[in-house]
Amino acid sequence: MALDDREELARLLKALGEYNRLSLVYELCGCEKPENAMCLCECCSVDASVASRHLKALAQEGVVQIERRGRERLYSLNRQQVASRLRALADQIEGNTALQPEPALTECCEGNRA
Amino acid sequence: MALDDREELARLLKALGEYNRLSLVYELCGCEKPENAMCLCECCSVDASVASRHLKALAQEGVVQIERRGRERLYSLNRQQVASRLRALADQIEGNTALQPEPALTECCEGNRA
DNA sequence: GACATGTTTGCACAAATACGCAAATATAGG
DNA sequence: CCTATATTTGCGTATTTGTGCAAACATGTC
Repeated sequence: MALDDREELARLLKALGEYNRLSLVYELCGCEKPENAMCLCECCSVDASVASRHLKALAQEGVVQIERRGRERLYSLNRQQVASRLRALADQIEGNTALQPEPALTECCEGNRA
Repeated sequence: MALDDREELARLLKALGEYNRLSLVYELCGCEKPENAMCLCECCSVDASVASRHLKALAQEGVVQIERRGRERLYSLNRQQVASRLRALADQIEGNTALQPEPALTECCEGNRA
C-alpha cells in the first residue's frame, strides 16, 4: 500500500471521527434525497456555519457530494465509495487481504512478519 | 442506533484517524505475533513514549490488546472486532442495513427520510 | 431595487492533540 | 545490589480543531 493512500485514509477516518460530523453522516444516511445544510445542521445542535464547515470537510474527503441548486447546496452521501474504503480497511485489519504478501517490507524486529 | 454507540464509534474512528496511529495499526497488521512498543515505534519515526501513548489510546478503543510479558508489553490487533465495527458502519452508510426503519426518528426537513 | 433565505468567511478563543525530552517506574539478569 | 532494557508519566510547547458570532456573498422572489 502506498503511503499516500495511508495518509488519505487517515484523513477520511479523521473526518468521520468527530461526533458532530459523524452525526451529519448518519443524518444523511437516513435521507433518500440530497439535503441542504440548514436541514442537516439540526441533527447536531451547532450553528449553520459550523455545519457548513463540517460538510465541506466531509466533501474534501469524498464522504459527501455537493450539488448546487439555486441559493442552496444539496449534500448527499457517496455511499458506495465510503463503504468500500471502510471495507478495504476492515479486510486488511482482519488479514483477509488475499494479496501477495508485499515482498520485503520493513521487517519487524525478530522476523515476525506475515 | 443508540447515541452512546455513535460516540464510541466516533472515538474509534478518531483513534484510527491519526497518521502515526494508523501506521502502528498497519505495522501490527503485518505481525503474526504480538509485538512490543520498541519494535512497533520504528514504523513511525516517533519517540518511544509517543508510541506508548498511541498504543494506549488504541487499546482504550479496543483496537489493540495488551499482554504483559516480563518488563515488556506485547500488543496485538483485535482484528475481528475492529473489522466488524468498520463493516457495520460501511453497511449503514451503504444503506444495506436490513433493519426495521427505526420508527419516528428526528425527521428530516420535508419528510425526506428513508 | 428591496428583501428574504441559504451559505461562506473572518475573527477570536477555548480546548484538545501530538510531540520530545527527561525523570520515574518496573522488571529481568548478572 | 547494580545495571540494562522497556514502559510510563510529568512537563512544556507548538499546532490543530471545534465553535459561535457577525459580516459578507449569493441567489431567489416580490
